[in-house]
Parts: sequence; structure tokens; C-alpha cells
Amino acid sequence: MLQVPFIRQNKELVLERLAHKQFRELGLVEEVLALDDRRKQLTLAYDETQAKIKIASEEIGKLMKQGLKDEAEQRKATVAALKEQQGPINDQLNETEKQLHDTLIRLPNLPAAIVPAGKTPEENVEVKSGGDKPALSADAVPHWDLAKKYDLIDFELGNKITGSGFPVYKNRGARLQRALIQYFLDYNISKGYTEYQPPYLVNADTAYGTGQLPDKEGQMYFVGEDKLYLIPTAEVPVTNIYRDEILKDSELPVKMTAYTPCFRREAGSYGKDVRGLNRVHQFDKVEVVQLVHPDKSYAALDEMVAHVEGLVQSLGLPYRILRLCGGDMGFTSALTYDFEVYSAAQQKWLEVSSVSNFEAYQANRMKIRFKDSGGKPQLVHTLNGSSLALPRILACILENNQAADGIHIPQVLQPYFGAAVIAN
RNA sequence: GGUGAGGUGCCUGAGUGGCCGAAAGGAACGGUUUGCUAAACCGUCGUACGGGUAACACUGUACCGAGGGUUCGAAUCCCUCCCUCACCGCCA
Repeated sequence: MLQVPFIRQNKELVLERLAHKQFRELGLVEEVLALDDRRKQLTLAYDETQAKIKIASEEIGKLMKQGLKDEAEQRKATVAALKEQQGPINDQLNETEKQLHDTLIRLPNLPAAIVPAGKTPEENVEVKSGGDKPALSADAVPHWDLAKKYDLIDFELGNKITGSGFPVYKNRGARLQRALIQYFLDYNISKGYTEYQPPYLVNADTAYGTGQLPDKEGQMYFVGEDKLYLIPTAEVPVTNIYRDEILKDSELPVKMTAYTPCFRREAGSYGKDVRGLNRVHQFDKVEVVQLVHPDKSYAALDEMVAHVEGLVQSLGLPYRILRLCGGDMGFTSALTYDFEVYSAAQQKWLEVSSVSNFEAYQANRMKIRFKDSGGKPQLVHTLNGSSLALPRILACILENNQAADGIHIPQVLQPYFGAAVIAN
């Protein structure tokens, strides 16, 4: 969430930036400031009364020891009167603090200066592209047909076992998944990321920390019996590793990577966009997360974009990198780059990675801090990116590399996959 | 799931109603000394929100797992919840 002192000092900027993100409820900014003013007043009143109570209480103790009972009783009456005063103040203070918090978390993060104007995905700006779109023969088919032809994925079986959107990978399909995961992790580790295997279920505090709660509650699967959420991305448990921690500045940057399955309810999407692997409820992803010094977060973002680009390039897939416009960005992000790969048989671009700088927005929720050179705690900046999400990568590999003699496996995957071609 | 014991600062650990934001030791950091390593000595060594300041200083309040309660006063007593450890049961 945004920091109140910053809002106070930069109100005009905040309003302008929120508008850039197509945020409608600009009145909330004034509300936050008003609530904060009230909070300060009430805090002052409460503290002053409380200080008097403390002093009187200490005196009571001393008077009792001296046997001055009447004096003590007098003081007790004073305290009682003070408490009567204090009760309503305390209630109002608690209520105000709650309102302030609830209002504050409704404000999204401010988009960075270079975020393009725009409302829809069409207005995202392509900043780079690479790789060549393959020239497929006329009888080229989409991945769901290839999956059947080579017995790689069984979508119907997933329907039977669980429901729509839970594919079953099989034989060489399963092995290819495993190869991709292993390759992605090795690539990340080679670039200095530390591997984690986090839990796949998280509690409410954790889901709140990265911004899944309270807004996106409906997008997560929830295990009511134990009040746990299935993670929609490894970002959630991994970033929360450092929740409520104060790091030394020498410990920054923290670079973490994790493979996890990801679970998304994705309610409301049907039709051909969700065919095959394009959109599923459970998928695999390898994630990278960084906690960095605030001065270095944009350099870190560039580094992560280059990192993911290297990975996509190594798979030989045609790709483009988009800088998301204000209206298409996530609630918590300050700047996001999406990676899309071109699915030749479907003739469309598929998002396979999203790399974002959240600046201090998540860190403020999670209270992830470091001690700066002056010894004062300061919020870190958090970043994360997919490197990479599997299903659409798999779809593109299958589709783009199909040939008369079978599907050609990218060279970098062959040691992991154990073969160069998937043929019947 | 059952029984028992616990949750105190970066760590260990004392503290069972007021003098406790909290002893002591260790770690860490800064400094002095030393030819190096090591050691010794001195100092610093929580966080949040207020007030105050140009900024410091200074100062108020809260926080001893979380939330309630008792009391003039709670780390300390009571209740609920969460978690940890040990043993038993079950189990990959």
C-alpha cells in the first residue's frame, strides 16, 4: 500500500498518477488524509490521558505502601474519571485506524513515469521483439491436436478426475514438463538466484501481503476447513519469506527462485481463448523474486527483463516484450513488462511471463525493510517475474517446432528431455 | 488426534502484580590497543505511532506469540485462539 506521508507531501502527483492508471475513486486520497489527521488528533488525546493514568497508578502504589489509604482512594477516583474520558477516545481511535487502513488499501500502486497512457491491452507498447516466426506447412495443427497425436496431454482425463482446466500430462508430455522446470531452475540458479520450495497453501496474512487479499479473493481456491489458500503464483509464498523482517543493507539484493504449481479459479473465461493449454486452473511455473535497495529497483527490473529474455531466446521462440499501459497494469505494480511468445499454429501471441517492479507497495504491506547506512529501517522494493510459466511455452514449443518427422525439441532442453525429437 | 511442557529483544536466557522496554551472557556494529591472527577494554545495540526540531537532541504512548478480560496498575493473574517441543497414536 501507499505510504501516507508520501501521499501528504505529493498529493497532486498521486492524483495524477492514479488517474494515469485509470483509477476512478480519486476521492479516496482526500479521505485518507482526513482520516490520518483524525488519527493523529485522537492518538495525541489518548496518549496524554494515558500518561496521566500511568502517573496516578504509580502514585497509588507508593501511597498504599505508606499506608495512606484515603489518599490512594482519591487517586483511584481520578483514574476512574480519566478512564471514562479515555474510553470513547480509544474506541474512536481504533475505528479511525481501521477506516484509514481499509481506505488506504483501496488505493493501487502508482505507475512509474514511463508507463504508457492507455486503458486496454491494445495500448500496451511493444519495446522489443526477437526470434523468427516459423514457416509452418499448410497442415500444421494447434497443440491440443499435437498433444493427442503424440499422446502428451490428456485433457478429457483431467475433466474426469477433477474438472475442466486440469490437464493430465503423460509420457513424453510429462517428461517435457519436468525438463522445462529443471532447465528454468538451473538457468535461474546460474544467475545467482537461490532456490526455494515453498508451501503451496498459504494463510490469509501471506495472501494479504502480496495483494491477493482482500480484493482478489475469488481468484484463489480456498480450503475452508483450514482457512488456507492455494497459491496462484510462487510470488505469494516466496515474497512473504521476508515478511516482517528487517534486513541488513549488505544482505540486499535478495534473489529467490521457486518452482510451484499455480492454482487459479479464473472464473468467467470461456471459449476458444481457453482451449487446450491457453488457460487452465492448475499450471506449473518457475518464478523469480527480488528484494532490492529502493535506489536499485529499476536497474533490477531491467536485469530481470534481460534475464527472462535470455531464457525465451534460448528456447528459440519468437517473442515480444510489452510495456503495459496504465489501464492494463496490475493493482500493485509500478511498472510491468509482459513477455509474449508467438504461437504459430494458433497465429496469436500468448503471454508467458510478467515482470514487475512493485517498488515499496508490497513491502509496505509486508513490512519488509532494511537498515540503511544511517541505521534507520526503510522499506525495500520488491520485484518478481515468471521465468517461465509452462503451459503456453509448451504449447508454442509443440506448435512452432512441428515438422514431418515429429516435434523438434530445443537444443537446451535435450539434455533434460533425453531426446531431440518427439516422433510416433 | 491424545497427554505434558512451553512461547520474553538477532540468539541463549532471567524475570509470577508497581522500581521492567525488560537482568545476564553471546552475536553484530563502531572505537582504542596490538606487527598479523586472536584477545582485552570502551561504546552502540528493538520497533511502531505521536509531540518536538531545519535536522539532531529531547519527549509521550504502545508492543514480552495473537486477541479479549481482571486490576488503580499486567511480561507477570484469568479466558480463547495460534504456534513450538516431548511422548503416545495414525501415516507418506
